[in-house]
Amino acid sequence: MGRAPCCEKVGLKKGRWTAEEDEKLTKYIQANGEGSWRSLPKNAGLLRCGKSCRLRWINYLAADLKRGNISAEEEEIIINLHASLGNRWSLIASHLPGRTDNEIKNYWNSHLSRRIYSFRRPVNERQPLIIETAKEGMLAKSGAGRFAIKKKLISHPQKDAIRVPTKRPRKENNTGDFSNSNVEGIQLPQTPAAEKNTLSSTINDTVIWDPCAEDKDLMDLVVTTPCPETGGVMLGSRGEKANLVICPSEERRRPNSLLNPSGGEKENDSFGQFCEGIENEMLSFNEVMMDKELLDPDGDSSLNDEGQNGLLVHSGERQSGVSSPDKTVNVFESIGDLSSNGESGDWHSFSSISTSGFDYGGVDWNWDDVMGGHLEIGDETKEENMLSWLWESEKEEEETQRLEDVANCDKQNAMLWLLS
DNA sequence: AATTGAGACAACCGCGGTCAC
DNA sequence: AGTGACCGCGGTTGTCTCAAT
Repeated sequence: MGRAPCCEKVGLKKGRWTAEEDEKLTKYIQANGEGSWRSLPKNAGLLRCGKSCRLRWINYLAADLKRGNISAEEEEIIINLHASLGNRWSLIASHLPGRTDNEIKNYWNSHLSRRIYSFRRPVNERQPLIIETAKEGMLAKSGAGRFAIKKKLISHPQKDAIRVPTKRPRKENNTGDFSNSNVEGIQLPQTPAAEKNTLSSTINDTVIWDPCAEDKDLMDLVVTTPCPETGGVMLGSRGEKANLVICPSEERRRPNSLLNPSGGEKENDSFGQFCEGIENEMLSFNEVMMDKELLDPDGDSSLNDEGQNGLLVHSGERQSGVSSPDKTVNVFESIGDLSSNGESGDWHSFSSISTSGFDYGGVDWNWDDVMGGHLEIGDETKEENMLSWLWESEKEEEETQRLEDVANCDKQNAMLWLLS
């Protein structure tokens, strides 16, 4: 014979607690102390489950809870502890007096995870770059993410139901000042309209737009101009700057291709190929644009799709890389996070790829996302299969080894950055 | 003025270990 | 010793809010 159940579970109220319920619970606990959660609701005159009462008390009504926003110091503690402890919220909370595990968990999920997500997501969780890119673009596109002035309602009597503004910088003057941003080489659209256009093209161009298509109207979207500040690329006739990725024409024709994300077999993993290509075929934008093989003789921005092996990633500083004479210059935009606060990661932006040929610049990116999810480093058979369409030269093996070394190095860098 | 959609967070759900009966 | 509720925890969901459209 065990204990009696904590409550009857029928006819009990669920959902948000009212001020009256809070008062009843508080008064009861002040008079009788904590514990006896099973009998508490009945004795306190509450139509709540004992478990619910306990949660409400622990998380919101207990007297020793700290109020207000998480401070920078607390945030740093959370980040550091999470790096070593993982999602053990109660353990993390024990290092932050007055903070509850639930509060820290919520804060992590809503504030910190996105910022650090790019460094931490396990390899086997990644989605194709193309999908993630689209998602990131959508995130930046609308809703409160649009530089909203967030007002947090703290629904708690002891918090006096204060509204704490967590104001985000409004994008009034997007002149490319990234002094407080860890996103390098990405500039914000000048106007909301430009932003809309930029972000629309992020989705449309990245996911759907086939740069190899015959539709020359679409090509107009990729009027490129060097960015005076960074040497990067201004994308679009609207002057939006973004990162630019130029892919092999072969890529789009492949099932499950980067430019054809909906089809194909998983084994035919274009992302790994794509990443390999990045590593091996980096070009500066200028290199591409100045390459007459890549451009129409009249200087039109329309791009030649006749080549075979070209693959380019560019933004920000001029990248060192190997220039191949027979580059295909298919383009899709990988526009990064366009929010102005610099909080959100921009891992999919290759402006930040830290390889031997890239300037790291402290930008938020994820090597696992770039390399791990689809290119399982160390899986030589898979790598060979993936690389076969790109290169069948003897360079392949040593390049793979170099990639592996770089990946390991950058993972360490990422962890050091997190812990710093 | 109405709608949309995302951030923020309160609250619920379910699991596993512990402990009262 | 067995049973089953209690407790604590982490994951998930639902609701609210508000800027942008």
